[in-house]
Amino acid sequence: MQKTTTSPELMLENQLCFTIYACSREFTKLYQPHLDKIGLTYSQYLVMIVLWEKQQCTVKELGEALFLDSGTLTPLLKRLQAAGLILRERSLQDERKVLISLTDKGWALQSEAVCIPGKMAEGTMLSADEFVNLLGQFKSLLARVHEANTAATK
Amino acid sequence: MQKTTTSPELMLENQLCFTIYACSREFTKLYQPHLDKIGLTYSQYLVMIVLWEKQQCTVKELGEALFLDSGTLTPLLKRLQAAGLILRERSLQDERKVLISLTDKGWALQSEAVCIPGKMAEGTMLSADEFVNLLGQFKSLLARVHEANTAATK
DNA sequence: TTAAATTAAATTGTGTACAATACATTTCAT
DNA sequence: ATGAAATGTATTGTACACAATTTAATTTAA
Repeated sequence: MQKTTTSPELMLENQLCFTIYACSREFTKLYQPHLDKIGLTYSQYLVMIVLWEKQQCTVKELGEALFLDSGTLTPLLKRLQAAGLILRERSLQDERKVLISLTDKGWALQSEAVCIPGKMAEGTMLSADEFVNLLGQFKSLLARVHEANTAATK
Repeated sequence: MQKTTTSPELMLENQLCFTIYACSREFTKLYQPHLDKIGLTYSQYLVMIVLWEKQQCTVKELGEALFLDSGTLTPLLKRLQAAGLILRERSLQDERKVLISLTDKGWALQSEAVCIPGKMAEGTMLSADEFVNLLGQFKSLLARVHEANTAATK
């Protein structure tokens, strides 16, 4: 079949979503060597960040914080449990809920992780101003897209 | 173990990378219903976008355009081939290369895909200005992080 | 108050991602 | 011309990501 010029909206260089998607994977790659040292994947690191902050939460709360569902979290949490970093136990009040909490080993890992954000800032060479500015814009974009999704599901 | 206050850099709400990562997945979710209609996943849609634009390319060129490696692309391309959308054939000049090109069915799909970017703009309610502004910022951040990665691998 | 609806996790199945490795082909330095 | 290095894909193994379904527990409404 013959070639015709692609309409500009369909060109790769004009895809906002692709740029974000590629950006996300490149960022994960930048974390990799630092996370390897403490034995976590990027997704596992995010779960640990939530737990260091909240000490204990349910699978559902983790999913809401990270925008992940139980199909992703359950096996991930089982791996963190197998690594001895977290505990998984049914709530006594509501046995449908599974409470996730940190072991001593899980808490101890925080002191090894605390240097990672600094390493990332160094790697990307973003100033504090740029960082705050980008974070704000991306958060508001996230809120809009998340809103569009929840509106669509309704 | 006892709770101490998490240092601000380790808090989820201050993670630039997480915001981008969540944004990427929420965007993909917004595409999903539209891509379902034409039988593509988001990654497959990106490959088709490159092919509609370049008509033919090697697996390596696809990987460079999309920041993906052969371990991801090979099975994905086999599924597109099984769906009758693309051809995969060894180059005669250099038999290490696999040339990817579109079938008539693959070309025909472009006319069904052309409306998708408009649907996304509608869903997110981004103005043209906001879109261009965000695209530019993400592209420049992508370039910086990619640069940081290639510098690190060197 | 108990049957129906809702909720919370887990499971299953498909499709990425990517590191590491393997393999075949090509290129290059001697 | 030839053995070593480089190149381009494919394969393997681990870990997400998410839709769809299942199971069990809780809430509700008639």
